[in-house]
Amino acid sequence: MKTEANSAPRRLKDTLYEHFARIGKATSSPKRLEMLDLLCQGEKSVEELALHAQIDCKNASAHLKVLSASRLVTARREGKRVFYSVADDSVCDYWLATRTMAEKRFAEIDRVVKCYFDDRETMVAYDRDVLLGKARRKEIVVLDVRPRSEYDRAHLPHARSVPIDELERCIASLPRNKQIVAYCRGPYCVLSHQASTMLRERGFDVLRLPDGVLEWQNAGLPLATSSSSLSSKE
Amino acid sequence: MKTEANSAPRRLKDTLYEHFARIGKATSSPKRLEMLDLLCQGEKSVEELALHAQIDCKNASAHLKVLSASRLVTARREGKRVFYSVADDSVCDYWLATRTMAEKRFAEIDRVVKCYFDDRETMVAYDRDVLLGKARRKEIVVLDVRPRSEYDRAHLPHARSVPIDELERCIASLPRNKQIVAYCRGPYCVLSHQASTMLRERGFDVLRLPDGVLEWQNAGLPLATSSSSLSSKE
DNA sequence: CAAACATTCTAATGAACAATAGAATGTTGG
DNA sequence: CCAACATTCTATTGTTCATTAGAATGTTTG
Repeated sequence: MKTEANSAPRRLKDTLYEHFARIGKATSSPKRLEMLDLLCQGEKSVEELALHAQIDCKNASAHLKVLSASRLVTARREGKRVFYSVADDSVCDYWLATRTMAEKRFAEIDRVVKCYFDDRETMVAYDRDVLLGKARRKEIVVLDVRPRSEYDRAHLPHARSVPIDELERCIASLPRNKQIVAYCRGPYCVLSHQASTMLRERGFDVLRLPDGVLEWQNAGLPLATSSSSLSSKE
Repeated sequence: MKTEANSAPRRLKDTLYEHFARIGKATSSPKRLEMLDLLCQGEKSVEELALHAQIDCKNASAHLKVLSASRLVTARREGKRVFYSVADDSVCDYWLATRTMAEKRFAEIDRVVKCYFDDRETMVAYDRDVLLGKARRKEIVVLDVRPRSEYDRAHLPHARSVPIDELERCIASLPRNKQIVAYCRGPYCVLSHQASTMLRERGFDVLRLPDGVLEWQNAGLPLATSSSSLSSKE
């Protein structure tokens, strides 16, 4: 049933590829990937993850156990809840690499995304460093519409945190004489799209940035955290 | 049975993560990874792949069909045989990224490899660019002990092709007054280790380089192909 | 066109896995 | 210590997947 030719190099290879395959097994379920993607934005409880992925807690817990067994995530208990987070930055790099390759290899991903969002004309058209300059000179307002905890962990330089469900309330405080650029978790996240649509209806000059912090960082640009509003790098 | 909350964003996410999970599914089998790894060195027939992975052709063919359905590899027919190759360089990048993360996250990979090879004192200790300099000035002889076809596709600059099964025959042509550096497919390939052991027994001054062409290229260093013995870059 | 060969397709079996529900664990607050 | 809660563990069921063997396809050679 197993390999009969049990030479030493064969045993070595079998062991090694068995280990590598664990990564594949862990990332072979859509729901697990959805949770991993979310975890790349920051620590989350089982409950939050289950809610986002639209599965029940039991099921989410089981999936998280698989991710955890593959060393992709780690758990930390805080009172009643357990918080999961990515085991290390190399996991985010890996996830981004996977996504990038998948986008390149599967034309249908691009197609389905383009078809869903369909807002090429209201997307940021200039380069990331141009955007960074505009933001630094306060010519535009960069809006992070993710939950505050994700903003706190890492956000684009000079970005202001306005979680999507506070947007309605904060709308009066947004400038009407400046361009607004909204971003969220990345090219597949719907939050910035929702924000952009809503603000446009109210007459704001608003563009959507398809980047998230992962994409931004991957482009070699600096991030900021809540403690220091601007990263020391760059 | 499927997701009841069939909102549009949910459908989008389901579609996207379903696609990403295809990559995971394809890379969840050790044998498939072994073949993919080999394909990163160059085009191979089903037969060759089956031989290397020590499975029968039927099984190999089935696995290759899975890799092919996930767009990781492509097939080309030439006469009786079908040759598979990686679909594009991003697949090699992806594979290297996966391997790198797995090495970082699984201490046991390192352990099992160290235990198997156990030749730290006879491994190249200087940097890659130092090696490149020594090779260029002909102070050392760099030996590519992989099959000739893999050498032809890409090899380290100034490397000489001496496939492992021709080594015995070529041994007289190797210099005894220079250091020899042998490399093969990468840190887990046994070929360079075999070559190094064999040459040391014959009294040669030989070191093993754990790099393969993937690792070398990933370090930002140039490669050569058979047509031009030295890459145009750098 | 027939024989030889490499590969793929089809079907069947057994193992691994996702989803689900119920029981158990561990933590907080009274 | 008990009640409420989040999470995990256990057991069950249906599905998917790897492997195997036999039939079929496609290609070359005589």
